[in-house]
Amino acid sequence: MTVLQNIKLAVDAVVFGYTATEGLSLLLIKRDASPFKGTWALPGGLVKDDESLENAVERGFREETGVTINYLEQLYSFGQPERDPRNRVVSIAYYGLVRPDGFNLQASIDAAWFNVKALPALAFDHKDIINIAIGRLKAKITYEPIGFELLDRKFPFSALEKLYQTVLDRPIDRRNCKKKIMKFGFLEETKEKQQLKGSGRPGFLYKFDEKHYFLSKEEGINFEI
Amino acid sequence: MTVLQNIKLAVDAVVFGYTATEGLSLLLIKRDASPFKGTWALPGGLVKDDESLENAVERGFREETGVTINYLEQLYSFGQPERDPRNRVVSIAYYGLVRPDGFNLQASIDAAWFNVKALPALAFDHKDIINIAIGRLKAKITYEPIGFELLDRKFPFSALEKLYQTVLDRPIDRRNCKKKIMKFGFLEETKEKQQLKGSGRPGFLYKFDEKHYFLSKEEGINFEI
DNA sequence: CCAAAAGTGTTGGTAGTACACCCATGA
DNA sequence: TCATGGGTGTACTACCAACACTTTTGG
Repeated sequence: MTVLQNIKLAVDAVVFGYTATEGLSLLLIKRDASPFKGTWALPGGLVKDDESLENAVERGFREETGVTINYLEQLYSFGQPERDPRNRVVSIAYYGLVRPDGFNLQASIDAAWFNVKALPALAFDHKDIINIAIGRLKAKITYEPIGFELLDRKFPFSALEKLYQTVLDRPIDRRNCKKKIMKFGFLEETKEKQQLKGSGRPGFLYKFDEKHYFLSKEEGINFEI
Repeated sequence: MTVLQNIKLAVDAVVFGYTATEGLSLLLIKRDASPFKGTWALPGGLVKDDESLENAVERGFREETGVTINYLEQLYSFGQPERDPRNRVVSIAYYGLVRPDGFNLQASIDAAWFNVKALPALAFDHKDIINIAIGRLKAKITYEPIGFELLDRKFPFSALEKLYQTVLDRPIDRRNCKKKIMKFGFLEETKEKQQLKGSGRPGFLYKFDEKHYFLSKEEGINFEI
């Protein structure tokens, strides 16, 4: 029962970054080949015969952008027959998070960060993929502490608040937010204070205590904001 | 930039059924070819060049089991290079639900329903796929009313209670459950009464009002039990 | 001393949970 | 009349949402 099959398998990476000044952003590349030559697109590429899907995503992303992904998770697979105008290409999309230091791009690479509210025209069905990724990020950040993967290892509490407000796109009460998050116990206050940039009282820096988190995770936490 | 790629693309279907007597069950087929000849496995098959992924699942499932799927949703994609001992096969897994009438199988087909708590040995990584599917079903049934897709179109309320208890694997308070579900308003009480099978007071039959549901869905419902 | 951001507690409302008795039917 | 399953209301609790003033720093 040999079946002839002529389908190519690709991966795409929807990678989010966040800084207080830039907001929630996506890293895109400019296509240098047709179709959609010159159009912005998600980084990715074909899967090699002997590499895992995760490896394919990480490799493709690194090759095309020079940036290393910090958190990676499978998003969804896209397989409509017409999604690539030339061949049948099924793409397994992943979404990833990088810390703010990933925002510095090598000048030689044709990649750029775009705020999620100001995305350019996109190749293929990449706009759909991105919309699904944004929805997933919004949903996931409310029940698992993945937000920390978008911040520096140490951060003032206000950065976390702003991140949540940006991702969820609504205001959040500062006091309730802190109460709720501190109750889980996996956020540790360091003795260091924030470096001032402008006026205002400097806050303490916090860090995410991964070990503590994995312990409390077993019992199933409710992280809703 | 022609890249030689030798990866086959398959789909697998984790299809759940439920009856009060059989409990939550999965439809499996017995493999008639090597590898794993004679072992139970998930229905599925290779994707054809010009069909969508969903079509491939539905077609493969129908061919192998004779049963029509009632609700279908993509689950996850499995791509470890060693998951098939012969070739590289990436499989996009779906999970589906069928109503109780799907439990009647044609005698000529080598398929059978197995209670999820008493599964046989399985081919490939299908056990992993099933575990993920069960987790997804448990999670999803608490925030979207997919449970109705596992029951007859009209059912006594107790059937819904029992379904939730079976899927979630814990006892549920009858009164609170009814209060909560009725509050959403998309469950309609018919004037008919349950046909008795044994003693006890017969209950009214209910049906799921899809239109009403899609209206209330917009505002985002919380369906937690 | 003024502007900017950080830190912190209390109260009221609501939604969820726990809980037990009566009713309709078949045998 | 007994056994089986169906139907229903109340009271308590715990969590969430709303809300404002004081403190620290830089200019």
